[in-house]
Amino acid sequence: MNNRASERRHNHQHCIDSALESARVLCRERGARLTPNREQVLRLVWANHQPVGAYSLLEALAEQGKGRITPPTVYRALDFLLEQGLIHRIASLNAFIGCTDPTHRHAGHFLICQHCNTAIELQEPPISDAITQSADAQGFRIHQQCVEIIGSCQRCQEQGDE
Amino acid sequence: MNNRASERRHNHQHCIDSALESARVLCRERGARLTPNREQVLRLVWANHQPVGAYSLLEALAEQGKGRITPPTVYRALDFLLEQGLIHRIASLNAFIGCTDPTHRHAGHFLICQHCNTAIELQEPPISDAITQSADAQGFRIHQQCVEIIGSCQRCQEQGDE
DNA sequence: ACGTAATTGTAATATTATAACATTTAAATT
DNA sequence: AATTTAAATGTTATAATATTACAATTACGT
Repeated sequence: MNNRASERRHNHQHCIDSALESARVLCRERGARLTPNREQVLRLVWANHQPVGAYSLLEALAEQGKGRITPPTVYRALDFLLEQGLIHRIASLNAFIGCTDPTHRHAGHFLICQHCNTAIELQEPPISDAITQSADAQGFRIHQQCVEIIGSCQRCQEQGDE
Repeated sequence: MNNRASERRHNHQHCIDSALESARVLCRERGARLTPNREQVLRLVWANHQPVGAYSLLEALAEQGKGRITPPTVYRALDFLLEQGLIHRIASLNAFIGCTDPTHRHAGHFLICQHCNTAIELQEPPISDAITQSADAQGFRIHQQCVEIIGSCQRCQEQGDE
């Protein structure tokens, strides 16, 4: 799936605008500084619904005439955004994606299509509950969760891309 | 938790022996070649119940007088073991761990203690079911799962290491 | 024994991420 | 407004993880 196909199904500019507005409000409330760099990285992460790697972001920043960008610039912005819960890290892809609901901290659970790379964030109580119960049974205290389900999304299956 | 502590709670040599025996049987049945290199890497992965990185394995191999080992040697063995379902990859740690039940293919679900690094493989139908249902609801076909729950194991909590 | 495919060796390099220290900018205080 | 302080950014180098490409060797089926 390319970006245009994605555009046909939803107004993605709305996703971007609303994510940025949310971020501004949350950071203001928290006294966290959403600097231009950080906001720009967040905007780029939200450029589509596919996880994006740090070095892709670096290239994108460089193309936008930000001069000579180096890895720490990107990683620091990503670290901030992760801390604020504005993005999630997809460990299995070494990539990052915007969080669809940053107002409350939560585990990131994702369905990731291996064909179009689209990642859908799940907010499914049954999954969380099953994990919590299983951890509780072992006396295990959860600090963080990484749930990444890789496969074929419906659209790619229908298109025979799977 | 160090290895000796681990030893006090179970006979780990048994874990190793039984994992290797399983692997030999499975590979024989499948016509897959568990070569000395591959078997040695599997043995090293099973050295303890903590995920181990490729470069740690590389060092361990080198120490065992295997001469000059290079990354592809290790990664190829790991690829083979992954393909055969004899190990799992822990994406969030860039590390690998022995599979406790390689006889049938299954998703690797783990509780990983961030203090002692011990990873416990879960085989919990409720987790799998919740994920499957959630994926089904979206028409998503699952090919692979990465479920890594990071936190504090009971033992580390009791010891105040948490 | 021969031909083929699988495995391993070898060198180089790609990709992802962090460390360490200098400089600049913004915020808080006076 | 000037001063102090903390936060953020710039800069250089390097660490850690993983792959590519091609050559040599080994094992397998005929």
